[in-house]
Amino acid sequence: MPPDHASASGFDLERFLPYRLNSLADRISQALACLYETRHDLSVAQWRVLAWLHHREEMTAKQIREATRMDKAKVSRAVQALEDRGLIRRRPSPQDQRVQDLRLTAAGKDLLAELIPEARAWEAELVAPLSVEEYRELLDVMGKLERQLARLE
Amino acid sequence: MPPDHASASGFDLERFLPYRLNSLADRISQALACLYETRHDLSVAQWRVLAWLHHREEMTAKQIREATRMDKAKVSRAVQALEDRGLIRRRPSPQDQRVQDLRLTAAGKDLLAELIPEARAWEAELVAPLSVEEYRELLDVMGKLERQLARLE
DNA sequence: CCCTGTTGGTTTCATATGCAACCATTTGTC
DNA sequence: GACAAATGGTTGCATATGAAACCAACAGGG
Repeated sequence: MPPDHASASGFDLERFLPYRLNSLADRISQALACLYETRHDLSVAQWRVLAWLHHREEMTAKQIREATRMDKAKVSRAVQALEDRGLIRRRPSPQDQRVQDLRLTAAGKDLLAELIPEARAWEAELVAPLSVEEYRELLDVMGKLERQLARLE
Repeated sequence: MPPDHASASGFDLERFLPYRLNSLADRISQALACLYETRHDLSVAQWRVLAWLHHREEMTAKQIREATRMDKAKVSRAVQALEDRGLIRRRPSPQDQRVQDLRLTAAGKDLLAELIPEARAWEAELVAPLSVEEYRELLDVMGKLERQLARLE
């Protein structure tokens, strides 16, 4: 009897891609969170905002929301916290009084100058067992899944 | 000037594996959650418990916790909810009055008989753009990352 | 047997989360 | 221009979460 994909028999979560991928991503994310949570008191959301501002120099909350696919409120709260700590500066855009332009402060840049090399080093350790070829392939396949996901939505 | 992995220059979240992987897994997980959340009113945690019980027939809460790496409390609450809905049955183990043996009820089996083919079909659509080779490779690489993660912890 | 330490599971509590209502501003339309 | 619809961002609220406190039940010396 050939394997029957339409039946419920012999279903194994461990071989179910969504589950495997989610478990793995959760574990990685959580392990990495130690870097910025315990050592620099940053939430994941805050780290993402900082990293994007590092990359793009000046962004609005909306752009960050789109880039990270995080909830509106989550971004808002992360931004608030970062401003309170003096890591970013926000100022109403001259063109549109609703939007706020966000930028790193000097303190924010300093923090990232510490954080980014740490993050990179950690990633390097994580992917150490992969060959360059495998690593490239992984990113490639992930891209395909992302595109397919967009089509399914 | 060669790329400098120890510096903070030119850091791009989009190329940072932990972030990419987490984004992707979140999106997949959330999309899939529609299947069992909106259509069958099951949380992700509940679905995982059911799926494991389908696979292993009889398990204790602790075994589920180990298998899924979910929080103690989360498992406890999922089990409670599933029992309330009559999808699983729990009964104190004869050997040890502390542990409870969990099993699917007939209703639980029926639900899975619906749910699993749906989940499989959805996964199949998701991975449709991947070749068999790529799919195998992906699982393989994920396994390597999991093992490396275990070493780093 | 106690008495201590462990272990499986539940509950409590403080926090994080997402949705929806909201406010202020801008845009479009007549 | 004025009024309706839309848009960026914040806040309130109800729920989900994880850590730690907790409660039985077991284990194992003495």
